[in-house]
Amino acid sequence: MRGSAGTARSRRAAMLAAAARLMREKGFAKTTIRDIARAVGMGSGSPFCHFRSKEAILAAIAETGLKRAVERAERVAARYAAPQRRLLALLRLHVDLLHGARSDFSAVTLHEWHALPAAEKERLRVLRRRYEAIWGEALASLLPARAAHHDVALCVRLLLGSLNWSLRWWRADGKRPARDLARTWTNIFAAQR
Amino acid sequence: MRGSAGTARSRRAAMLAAAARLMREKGFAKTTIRDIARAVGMGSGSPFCHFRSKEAILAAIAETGLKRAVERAERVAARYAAPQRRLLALLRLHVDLLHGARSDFSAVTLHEWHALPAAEKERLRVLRRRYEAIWGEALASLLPARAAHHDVALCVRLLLGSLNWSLRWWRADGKRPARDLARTWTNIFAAQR
DNA sequence: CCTACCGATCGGTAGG
DNA sequence: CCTACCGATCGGTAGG
Repeated sequence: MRGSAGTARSRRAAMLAAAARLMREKGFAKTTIRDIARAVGMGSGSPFCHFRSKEAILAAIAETGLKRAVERAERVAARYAAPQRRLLALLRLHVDLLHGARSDFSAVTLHEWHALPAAEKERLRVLRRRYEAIWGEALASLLPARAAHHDVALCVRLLLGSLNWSLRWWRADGKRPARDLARTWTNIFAAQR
Repeated sequence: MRGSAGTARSRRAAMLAAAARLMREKGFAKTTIRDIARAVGMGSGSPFCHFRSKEAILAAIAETGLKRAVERAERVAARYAAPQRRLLALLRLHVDLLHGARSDFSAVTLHEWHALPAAEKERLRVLRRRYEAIWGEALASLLPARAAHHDVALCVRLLLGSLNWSLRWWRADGKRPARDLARTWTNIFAAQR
């Protein structure tokens, strides 16, 4: 993994993967260009051959993370028609995006969103809205029966937020599978019937 | 507000208030000692007359924020005996701690917890646990009827997390009172009966 | 893609 | 509590 091994595209992908892992661990601010360069065996200035700036690396991570999330959510929505089943599948998907096998991109996207330049946030907002809209449709058909005529978008944000915040305290120590997060919500929702 | 006006204690308090406001806006990492000094009309090195380090300032904010939160939560628990009422009051309290009139200390405590030195986290953990325990007691009497035998501590963290994450997206633009956050939860819980 | 370097910033210190 | 300063770090650039 030394020097200029691989194509430009594969080098770029390796940098993004390393950056996502580092930013997830230490946060965007405390991850340095030198950290990322070292992780892929580059000199300290070489990352700028692939990206204009440190923020551009984060933006690339966010774009990839969001596209994957939307794609998977759409697949879930297409597969499960029953509201209860669809919501459960979305819950599991979101937990997987946060804590699953290759969750670095989506975790960084959520956790470091504030560090994106305003122009990037604006550009990516359509993907965010799409993801939340899928959740809104799933929740809308369930909510009227319980919390009547209440803002669905607000409920979506509260629900997603409860999972997102787990990035702060969840320990993947193996003692407890992350899936318990989705199951707890499922039980709460199921108990309402 | 220039020079050495006021007692040492009041100067310290002014520094903490300014630091909490700045750290809430820009985060711990992007708030500099010089920012804080300027906000209270000091020279760039003078904050170290009152605090050993930048991290010590955050620790002082967190301690104050946590003590206030625990105190208020205990008062709520003592006042409301009925589970439903108690939970509603706790929800309103937490929303107030996040978005209310003097919420800088508690918001920074929650948002920048990860930036605390490990020793400070350990020292303050007892206060955190106390706050969560109050929530646990309030939820425990409500949960068995709906999501039977499920980890109460996990539910507490999900519930608090849903509100905590609102630090990321809530806009105090006046169009919508923060109290809606508590009310939405109340409606969801109320609709379960 | 590397090496060497620049300019700026920052936490913290010293000496008064 | 101020002024002046240190040492380290960091994003980014130049020249090859």
